[in-house]
Amino acid sequence: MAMRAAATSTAASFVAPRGLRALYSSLTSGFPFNPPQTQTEKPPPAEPSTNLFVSGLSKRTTTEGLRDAFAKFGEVVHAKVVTDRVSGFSKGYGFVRYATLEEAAAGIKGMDGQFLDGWVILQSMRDQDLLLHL
DNA sequence: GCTGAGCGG
Repeated sequence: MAMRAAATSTAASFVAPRGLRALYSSLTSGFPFNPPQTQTEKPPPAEPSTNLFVSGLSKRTTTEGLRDAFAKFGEVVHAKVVTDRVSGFSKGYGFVRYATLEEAAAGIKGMDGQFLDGWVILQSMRDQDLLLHL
């Protein structure tokens, strides 16, 4: 009879029916549609980056040309004209990464709207908003 | 490698 006693004691734990559990949680947390997102702190929704998206490039502009043009405003850590992997031709945009945010901001201010290989190059609004006011 | 908005590796 010791075995019977053990069996009954382990089976003693009981779970409430799903319907009751759902009702309980809706009573304790307000409603099934949990609204309470009490997050009053949201200072950096999008973090500024030293990496700039550069569009409007001439399809003849190369990674070197891009780096040269942007190097006047700071230390260019990484520059790349995006090319199609199969054809190898420029897609007309690229990326420039500076060492610091200050240089990145200077790079935007210095290069936005400037000509490079006959094309007016433009920075993304995202990057400008994030960098030009810091 | 023309094309002309877009966010690669």
